[in-house]
Amino acid sequence: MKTRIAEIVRDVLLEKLPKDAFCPEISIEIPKIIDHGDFSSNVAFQLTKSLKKSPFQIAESLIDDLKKHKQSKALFSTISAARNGFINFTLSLDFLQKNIKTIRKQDKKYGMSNLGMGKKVLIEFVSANPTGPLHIGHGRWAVIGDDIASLFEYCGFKVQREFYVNDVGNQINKLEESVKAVAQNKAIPNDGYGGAYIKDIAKELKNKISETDFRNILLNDILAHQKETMQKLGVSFDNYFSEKKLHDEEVIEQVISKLTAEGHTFREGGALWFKSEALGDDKNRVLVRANGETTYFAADIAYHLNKYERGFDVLINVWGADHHGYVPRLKAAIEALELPAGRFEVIIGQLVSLYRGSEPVKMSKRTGDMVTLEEVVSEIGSDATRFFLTMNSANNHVNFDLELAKQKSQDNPVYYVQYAHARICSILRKSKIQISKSKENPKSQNLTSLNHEAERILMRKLLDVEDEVIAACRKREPHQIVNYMRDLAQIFHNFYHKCRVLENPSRLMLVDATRIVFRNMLELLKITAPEKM
RNA sequence: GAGCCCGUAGCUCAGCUGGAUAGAGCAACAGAUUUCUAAUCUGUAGGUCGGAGGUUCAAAUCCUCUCGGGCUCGCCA
Repeated sequence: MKTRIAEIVRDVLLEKLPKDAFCPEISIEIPKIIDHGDFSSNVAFQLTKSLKKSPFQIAESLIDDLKKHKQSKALFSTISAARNGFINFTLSLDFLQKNIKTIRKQDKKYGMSNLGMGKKVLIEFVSANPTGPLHIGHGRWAVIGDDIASLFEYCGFKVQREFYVNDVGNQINKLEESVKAVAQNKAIPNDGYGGAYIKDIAKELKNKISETDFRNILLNDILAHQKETMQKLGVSFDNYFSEKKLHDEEVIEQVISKLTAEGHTFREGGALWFKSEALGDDKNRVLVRANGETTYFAADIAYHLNKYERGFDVLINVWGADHHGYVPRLKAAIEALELPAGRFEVIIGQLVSLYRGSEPVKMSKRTGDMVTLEEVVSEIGSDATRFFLTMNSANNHVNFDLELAKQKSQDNPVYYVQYAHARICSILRKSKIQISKSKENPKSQNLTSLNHEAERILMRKLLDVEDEVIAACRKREPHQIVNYMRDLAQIFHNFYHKCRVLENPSRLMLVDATRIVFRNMLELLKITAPEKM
């Protein structure tokens, strides 16, 4: 909707402005105050300098042409210039009423757009080490990554969800040694893994430790548990990418020789270094250790080269804040390989602290004293976990209160939204009037009676979905969808108290449209939309 | 010491690419149901947007400095 209005404004400006004048980027906003209309534009401010007139004069001079624009009649009841220079647009009731029909006609597709035009997006997230169970932090990356992927899908992109499996390296050696030691009742080696889960695994795989491919059996077992946990959260991946494969296929060596050939490496202390400092990193980084082994970083360069080679238009990584220092070196590598750096971005998610009420829950993998993601999901359920892990900006450190998430009370925001949906379903069940499905001729639906203030506010909010999804996708911020639903729920509940729905066909259709929007957005976030509560 | 993130109501947090009078939930207080789910709604109270400068028509938002908190700084992954 915003882009549609922006286009109208731009059409008028292009016609009206002198040819040599600079046409500013047009932004359409939603005014905070209801008297200022449904949308507003600040173009008049942006033009004061080039036109040498006051914002109000400019705004006024544009009004008539805006009103005359082809599309204006269908959309707006009024367009006016505020005294300070804002141009305010008010949607016509007729347009909002027609949109109810559109919602019901588009049904599951309402809220989707074709912003991406089929461009390919790869989003890599979680990528936990296969050395133990997932924790709540992984849960956050899983949910955020999955939601961002869904946002892209809603906006018309082709999306692949990928999980990178770090199935080689010291940690894996230590893991194997630790499990074997426990299974044979020996002491765990220094720096080994001593968590309670190691015992469980040792018990489970005890009679397989002598097999030659025990390491694979072990890794597959742990990965299977991780997958199972994510499955419970509704998260699944299109692809699990093995680090080991990069080693086996010698792609790492190839990347290293490529970097060396371009003069991006040097030798020192027996190791081969990458000149990342020259490309924005604060240090140079080792690619091949003195003992001849390649580093994790070297493999990661090969992995990202591989991502580019698979032809994606957008490459997104979701990482925990504890890895943020790693970003510059990877960007340096991408630049050194002369890959289009603009396609690559990293979303850093701040960490999660678990609480029970006001008591912090300790999380230490090494001592085994930790609450796993598995435990959290089975304790409070997938819906609450997803909702709580989605509802905050990824930039914010999150305190996750297990007690609150578990409560079936009004303190718990999950129920507020789900309840609105259930309430609508209840009304529709109870209604004796069968409202038509989309098959019926939409012209026969007369919605002109929807003119109550509460009805208008609700219709207006329903119109915003597409803009909200686009904005959330552009900013990679799924929590905006949660905010939208909380607002919508509030608006709906308010409407419900003011307007009786049963026996009123127009309102039944409005409520049905509201149901569709709730369901679509809950579905986007993979939270269930209950019909009864 | 350096880098990244955060600091907004008593608590948890929103605040869109700078925009009009600073927003919600919870907690507190006062109310609402003979009618569609009270897991709901309405109202009241609560703020020097950590602090100080600067940029401009306009700053919670951008820049500099500063204070406080989290994370990171390996030839680990």
